Amino acid sequence: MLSYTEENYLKALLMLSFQNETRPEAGTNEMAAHLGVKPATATDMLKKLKEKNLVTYQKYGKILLTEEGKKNGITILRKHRLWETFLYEKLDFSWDEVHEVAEQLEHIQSPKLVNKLDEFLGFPEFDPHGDPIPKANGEMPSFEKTLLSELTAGETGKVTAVKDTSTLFLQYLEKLNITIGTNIKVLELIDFDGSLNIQIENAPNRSVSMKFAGSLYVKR
Amino acid sequence: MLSYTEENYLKALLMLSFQNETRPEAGTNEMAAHLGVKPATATDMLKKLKEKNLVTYQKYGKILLTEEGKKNGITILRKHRLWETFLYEKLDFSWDEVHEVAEQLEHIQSPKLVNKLDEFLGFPEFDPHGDPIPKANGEMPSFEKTLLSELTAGETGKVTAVKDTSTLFLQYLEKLNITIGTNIKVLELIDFDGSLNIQIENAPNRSVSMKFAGSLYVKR
DNA sequence: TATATTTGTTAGGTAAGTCTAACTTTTATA
DNA sequence: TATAAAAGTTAGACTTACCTAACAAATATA
Repeated sequence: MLSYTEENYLKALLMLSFQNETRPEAGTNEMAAHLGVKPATATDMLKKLKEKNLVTYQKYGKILLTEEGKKNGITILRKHRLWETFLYEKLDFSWDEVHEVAEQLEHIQSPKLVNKLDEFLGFPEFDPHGDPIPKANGEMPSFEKTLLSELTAGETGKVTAVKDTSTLFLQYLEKLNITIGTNIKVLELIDFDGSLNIQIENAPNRSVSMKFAGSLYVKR
Repeated sequence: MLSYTEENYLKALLMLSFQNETRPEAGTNEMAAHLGVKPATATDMLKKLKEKNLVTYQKYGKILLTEEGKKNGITILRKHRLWETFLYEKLDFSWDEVHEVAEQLEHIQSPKLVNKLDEFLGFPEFDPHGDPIPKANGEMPSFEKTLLSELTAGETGKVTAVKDTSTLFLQYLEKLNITIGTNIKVLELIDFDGSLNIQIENAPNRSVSMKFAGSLYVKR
């Protein structure tokens, strides 16, 4: 049985491994920052997780989840994303409100609850941010990871997910009426600053920054 | 902000105050037993709760919730019973499975969640065991507290709630096809051992014990 | 490559919530 | 009412998860 805190460390490690596509290892400081604790605290926990065979690492080395650790991390991520979907779809929470509450709900222990919730929601494949929800067997639905910024002038993309899930970005998206499924046409690329002129569905044209375009995933 | 543990103590005290209708005070041992901790632990926590003005008590004296403590306890009870209702009604949990999971869910911090959940469930007044769900303002829906054992021969009662929520009893009720709303007619009272012959809806007559009849609330 | 910077570890400490064992107060009963 | 039993408290210890400060190793850079 894992403690609340241990679960959080495993999830953090899993998330970091997704972020660094090529090298799935994480560092102590990186991990501590992600969890909002001091590096010394992370070192302590790492020893504990190693003891329990959930991570492999040695002093001053990189941290890697074991199969067991990864399995546990995925279970927590599954719960997190299912709860986010529940809050968004059934209880009318907004895009930027779901995360905080799901952070708590993901720790509820009841395999039956998770699977019943999954069923109740109709076995969704993606959460409200477009992130894939791990299935009961641990598989992750895959999706095209094209960024809006990778499109060329004239191309149209349908929003599939957000890369940045910060409140500021999510609220900005809501203001622009962009949600999962929205079609965006790239009209012009501005070489000077990397910004681009786009058309969101049938709304008037507007310009968005390079940072913005690098935070949205689309499907061509 | 209350800790997970503090919340549990407040809820326990509230429950004990309901049990002892006439004298709402509780004792240290009683409270410890209810929470599954040793009396020494309860004493420690009591000091802390007193410090926070959530209970009034003095050494070797009886424990009483303050208004503030009661308010907090009711909030937790409200969450507990709403979640039980959710699990039972929406996720097909059985009568005896809801409690354990609701014990965890009741600690999720999000006023918005509670109220949205309440709305989603259609503002239910009673939980799956027939216990009243405190409203957002703290009010408790009231109901007739007649026990099946108080009926006389010939009278019929409609089940409104269970007094005993043990797994054994709940599973027995399920076996007998008794649920909230079921009509039970008392056919005969056996003075010898307090047992009674009853008819459950249209099922064949059967005999139940005094203990059984003292664990079911009905409405005449 | 020597040194400065970054990254990670160790040692020692704190707070919450739990325990056991010994003690004190209150209550029940002979 | 004296005493035995029950109820409640205190002291000291443990575990988990966190911290700060000092130190050690690894990496980057002059």
